[in-house]
Amino acid sequence: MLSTLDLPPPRIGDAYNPDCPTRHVLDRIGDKWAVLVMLTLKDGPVRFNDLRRRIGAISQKMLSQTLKSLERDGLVSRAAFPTVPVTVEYRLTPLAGGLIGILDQITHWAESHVGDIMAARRAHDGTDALAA
Amino acid sequence: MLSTLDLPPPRIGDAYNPDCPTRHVLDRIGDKWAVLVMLTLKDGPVRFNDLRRRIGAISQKMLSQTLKSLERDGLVSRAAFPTVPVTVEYRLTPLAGGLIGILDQITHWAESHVGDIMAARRAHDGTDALAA
DNA sequence: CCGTATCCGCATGGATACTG
DNA sequence: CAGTATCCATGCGGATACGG
Repeated sequence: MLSTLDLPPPRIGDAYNPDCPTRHVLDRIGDKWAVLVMLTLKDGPVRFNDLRRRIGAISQKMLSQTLKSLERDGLVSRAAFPTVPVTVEYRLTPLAGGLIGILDQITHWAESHVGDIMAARRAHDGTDALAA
Repeated sequence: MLSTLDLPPPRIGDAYNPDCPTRHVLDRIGDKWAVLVMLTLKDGPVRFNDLRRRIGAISQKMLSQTLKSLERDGLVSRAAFPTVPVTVEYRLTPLAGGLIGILDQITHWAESHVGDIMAARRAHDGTDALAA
């Protein structure tokens, strides 16, 4: 069965393959909260509830979850101080530096080209409106 | 209500804000299928069903949907030829070039640092195992 | 203050069937 | 060949409540 398309694995260098190195990084960058958290930590360590307030629209659950996965990937480190009540600081690891660099480039590209995208969108939607 | 945290909009420069230019670009890059489609179109125009076969794991629905949104954003262009049956070619626009550049950088960074991430992950999981 | 556990609505996306 | 339309499972993520 499927004789016409038994291509072994996907073809292109980066085609869908859960094990592709790029996939993992792409998934991190694609993670809305992970990006926001990393950008918020960019200028230094921040405590849990500060993080929450600064990001604003994030739920406790998502923040906790995001921090744990970032910590697991060695992108964020956690430091707890036995004050009372307990104080916990999160900060970026050196490894995260490269990601921040990429995020900065995305931001830069976005700021200079989002106008084009919006224009294309308006043009497209306008065409649609006429067609309809 | 919510008197303690009626911060107007989110604070930090890039905190969650659906209108932030970077947000749109990040969402595109975060879109698994959009990335795969763009990478598959990187070397030249490809027809609908070829695209489907090359990517392999994508459904018709997702491919169609992804192509439409990429077209809307001016990142992909569509050309139909009145052959019978009809032939349709998709190709990247010049605007997409910048995104491809960024994707290449992500790939490059990923290939040189994913080892670190995986190591951190193993270390972390190992620690967990001991703790458990 | 710093989380974890639970419930649950809702959007994402696959499978399938049908049209030009 | 190139799509569109429909149905439906599942998983993401918010709200809430509770524990360390």
